[in-house]
Amino acid sequence: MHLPPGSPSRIAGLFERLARLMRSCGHGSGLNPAQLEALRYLASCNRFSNSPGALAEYLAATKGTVSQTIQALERKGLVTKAARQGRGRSIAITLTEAGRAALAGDPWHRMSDQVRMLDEQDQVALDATLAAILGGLLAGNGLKSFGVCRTCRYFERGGGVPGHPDRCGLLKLDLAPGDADLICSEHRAAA
Amino acid sequence: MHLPPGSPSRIAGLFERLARLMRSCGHGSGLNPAQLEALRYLASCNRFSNSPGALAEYLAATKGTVSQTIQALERKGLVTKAARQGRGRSIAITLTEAGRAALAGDPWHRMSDQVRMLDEQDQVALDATLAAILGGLLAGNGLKSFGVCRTCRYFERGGGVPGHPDRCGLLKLDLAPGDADLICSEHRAAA
DNA sequence: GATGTAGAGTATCGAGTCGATACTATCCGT
DNA sequence: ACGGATAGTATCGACTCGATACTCTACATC
Repeated sequence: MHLPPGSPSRIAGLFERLARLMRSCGHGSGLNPAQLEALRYLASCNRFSNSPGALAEYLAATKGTVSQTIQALERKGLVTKAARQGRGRSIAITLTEAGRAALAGDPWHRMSDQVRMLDEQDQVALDATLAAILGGLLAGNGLKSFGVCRTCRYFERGGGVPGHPDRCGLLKLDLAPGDADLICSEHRAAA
Repeated sequence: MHLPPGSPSRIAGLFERLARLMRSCGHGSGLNPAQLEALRYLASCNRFSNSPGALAEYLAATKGTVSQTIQALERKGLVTKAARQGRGRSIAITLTEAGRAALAGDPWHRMSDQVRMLDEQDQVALDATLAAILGGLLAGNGLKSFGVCRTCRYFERGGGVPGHPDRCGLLKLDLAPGDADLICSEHRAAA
């Protein structure tokens, strides 16, 4: 098994090792990787996407699995559930203060720190390359992109002044300031 | 939570999603991600590194966890264990034919395929960048590098002809052809 | 030779993941 | 009002995973 530098299988190997390492960091602090991943998503998604179903799709897991993970987080007092009135059985999950505090000690910060030590142009290149790979895999598996509103084909830019807010053309709803940079489960990449 | 392109936290997010996706691919085919990871390691490590202890270090897991994973693989007939004579309780784990066959359908091939679709220079850049990040994380956590023999400080290049094989300066042992491109648990990056 | 003692591996336990399946509740179109 | 689609839950079994306590071997020191 030869692995010359730059070969796809060598890169996949690096990737695997990195993923394994980050995953093993996830243990400790009372939380496990799956719970941290759920917490991270909930901290960065918009108010239309904080449902068990959306989380299940994001994590590429089943609804049942996610349901249990949420129950574990609820037991620990890190999230709360509330009915989303007028939307069937839909539920909105929100982080508690304790939940946000738990994310402050997120081991993924160490990953960000490593990225920060790269050259600026390497960071941009890495971003583009990872996005391309992820996009290809998502498309190949028929999964949603889960990008931020601002990059969505339904995003309608307002004037940024009161009376002309940004707007979601799919849900026909005005967006609050900051919403445009949150993850949305209905995201479709702009054409 | 703003995530401008190229920002470290955005890149960490991409990374997380990619890792999660590959992990969820791991299910199916009767094997789960942990078992696949063990199988991959065993397929690409040298004959001094196929022990439960080395695997535990590679996976950044405990010996107990790895012991169970190996038992599961043994039950499925994908690996066999054999005592390593003269080495205490040390054990050598080897893949069976069925084990190698199981790796043929490895979902990580889809990852390699995506990498293969990138520009050649992007592949080389990605390799270097990931290696830098991984190296930083490993060093920061006091973990071993698990590189291939050829890049080790103890590697002594032979003439490539019979009578002058490559050699490991740490174990004081001659290397068989091909050994130099296998992962070694004693690897130390060349200075 | 006896006696640590360090290293390698295993047994067992409890919390939790995870997919699969079957179930309930709510809405929407006809 | 009925049927279907959608959203979430309950339960089960296989497995991961860390923690802890244990066994077995080798090796150094007395």
